[in-house]
Amino acid sequence: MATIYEVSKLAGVSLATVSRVTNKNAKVSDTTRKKVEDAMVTLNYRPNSIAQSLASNRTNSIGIMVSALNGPFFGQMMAGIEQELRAAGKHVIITTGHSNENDEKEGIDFLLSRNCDALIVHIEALDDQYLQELCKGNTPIYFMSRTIEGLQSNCINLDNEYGGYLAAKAVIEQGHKNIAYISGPLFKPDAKERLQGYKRALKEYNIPFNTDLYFEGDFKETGGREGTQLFLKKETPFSALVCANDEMAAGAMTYAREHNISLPKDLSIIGFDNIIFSRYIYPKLTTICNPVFEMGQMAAKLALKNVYQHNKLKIKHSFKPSLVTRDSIHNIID
Amino acid sequence: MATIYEVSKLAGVSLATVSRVTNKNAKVSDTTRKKVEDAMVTLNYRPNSIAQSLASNRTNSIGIMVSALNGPFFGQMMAGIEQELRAAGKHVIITTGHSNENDEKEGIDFLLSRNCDALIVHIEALDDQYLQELCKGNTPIYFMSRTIEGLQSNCINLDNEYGGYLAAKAVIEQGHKNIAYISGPLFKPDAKERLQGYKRALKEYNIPFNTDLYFEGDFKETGGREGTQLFLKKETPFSALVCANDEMAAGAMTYAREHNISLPKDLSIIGFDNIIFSRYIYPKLTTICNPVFEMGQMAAKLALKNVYQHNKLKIKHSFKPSLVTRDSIHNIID
DNA sequence: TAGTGAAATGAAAGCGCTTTCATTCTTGGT
DNA sequence: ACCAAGAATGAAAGCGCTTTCATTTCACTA
Repeated sequence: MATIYEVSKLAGVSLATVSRVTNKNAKVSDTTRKKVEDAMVTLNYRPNSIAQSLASNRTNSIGIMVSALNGPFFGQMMAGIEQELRAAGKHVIITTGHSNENDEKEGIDFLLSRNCDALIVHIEALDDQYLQELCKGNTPIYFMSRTIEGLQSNCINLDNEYGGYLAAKAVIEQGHKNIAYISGPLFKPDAKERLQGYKRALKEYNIPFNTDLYFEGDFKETGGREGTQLFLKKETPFSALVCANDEMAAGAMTYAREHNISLPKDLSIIGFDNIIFSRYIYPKLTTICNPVFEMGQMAAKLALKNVYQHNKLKIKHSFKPSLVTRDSIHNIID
Repeated sequence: MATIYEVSKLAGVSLATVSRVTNKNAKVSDTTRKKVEDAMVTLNYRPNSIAQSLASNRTNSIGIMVSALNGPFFGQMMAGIEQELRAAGKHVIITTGHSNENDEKEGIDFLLSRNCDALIVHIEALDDQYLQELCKGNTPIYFMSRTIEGLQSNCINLDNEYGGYLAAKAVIEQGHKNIAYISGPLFKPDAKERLQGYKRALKEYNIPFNTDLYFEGDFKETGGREGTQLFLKKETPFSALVCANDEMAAGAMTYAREHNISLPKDLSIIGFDNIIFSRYIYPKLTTICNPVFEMGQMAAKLALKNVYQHNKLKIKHSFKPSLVTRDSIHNIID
């Protein structure tokens, strides 16, 4: 691999000049620029980015942490982030946090140890205090789907409360009054907020919140199955089920169908997130759109703006969910 | 951030000694090791990995390229790769190739420009010749789901032909004779091989391959829909549909159901890949298991073994698919 | 044609580490 | 108590680049 030194020798100029032409950040006369570029071509020169990083104290890479790499939700998020960063020539380094404190801590350390210029993370287990402490370090950290006291400008999030509200409203307005709810793990802010919104809608329509029809699931298929099983065992009747995400809704549907409940006639189900697969499920799942791809893009833009001075970028910190009506809610008004 | 120099001063030893204790690759007496470790702790020293990379000519990072980050298939693959590499302390840099030549080329260049120690890629568009050329470079490149002439030892792949064979056999053995097939894009080796296996099974059972019941899809939901639509328009009757992946199977199911075809009674469908969602689909999809997570792990191991001398690792280059029986195939042997 | 300020270029000091090679310390055998 | 051989340590030269600051060149003006 040719080095900058060889280029400078061949072009008959100094290292500094070669560096100037590769970085386009200082004036170089047209004639010398030409000489240098020619030398680069004949030597097939590629700057060594590691050396550049060391000298300039900038790695042009951004670390990403998500809970898991499989799973449709994070896939969309990463896709949004990657698309934007790649277009800006920034490398993306990934790590997983597995929704637990220890892995999240280690994952962040791991990214930091690689001298990322910034981090974009989806943290589920670590608490605000730890994150606030973390942000006192030199590497800027941006948070997906989270609001942290005092760090709002580093956060990109969905209005989950409103989403929960929308979901509840969607079933209520189809005439449902006996509604079950399967939540995500309440230590996750997303889950907590969705539940709050759900409760707000109930209150607004004067429907009591029935703890018999509440279950805290795991945001996975299993949670949907378990919750449905539990509800079915109890005698409390219910005609609708609000699930805090689509995967649990899918699990609930599968379980219900296995127990001869006809969908959506006997049980209306609504999900949350609008993951790709929600429209393949039968009946096609009515759900709340979580624009996670766009949020990923936005987080990337936030980083680009703050870290690399892409000043023209407009940042939006909060996204609104919306209802996606499909076939899984049955209208029971008279 | 403390540097190695400060540590060496505080510990009263030379830079070289500090380096030795961080790298554990040369003898250091217990007493000096202790001194150095203490100094590291009091200074909260973390080696600068960029400087390490420059000096040692090793970045401890591996570049990954997949076609897309969303999508269940690649999610599993990345998860397998990441898990293994992370455990070995290697960073994972990701890029997408979008199944087209240009993006794939640029993606690889992008990874190479970051001085990755190795690449693990899932290439769909670039041809063997280009890849052979690429492998003459200094960075080892490993290929997922692909066999390249002369580079077999760099490839980890699934026996797709056998998978296609299995899929066909699964429907044939339930009594189906009129079978439709929706393929993936034939420029993708996976798609081509699956089709070959399918044809082999037909021949084995003396069932003619009917081009009226063949469609080349896009490996996405759309392809499944379009293929089904096409078949339904023609008069050729068929009782079973083999899809070259699960997403197309899901699309086919959705379309069929929209047109009042009762599943699986009127139409048996089998998919391929066994993506997470295949069991949520209704009827639960019978499919061919593609152990892509394990293959991802294996690709990572291959890299670890060859690049970082993890010599104990056992490498398996070819994986066998297997049938996952669920509910989407109807037995019509009276 | 000399003088001026701005533009272009070069010299050299790092960036924080690894690694080779030379030097100094330890041992243990006698 | 002495020496050789091996173990532990240190000095210093890079790794390939950026960037500051000094110097040279240039285009004008007077």
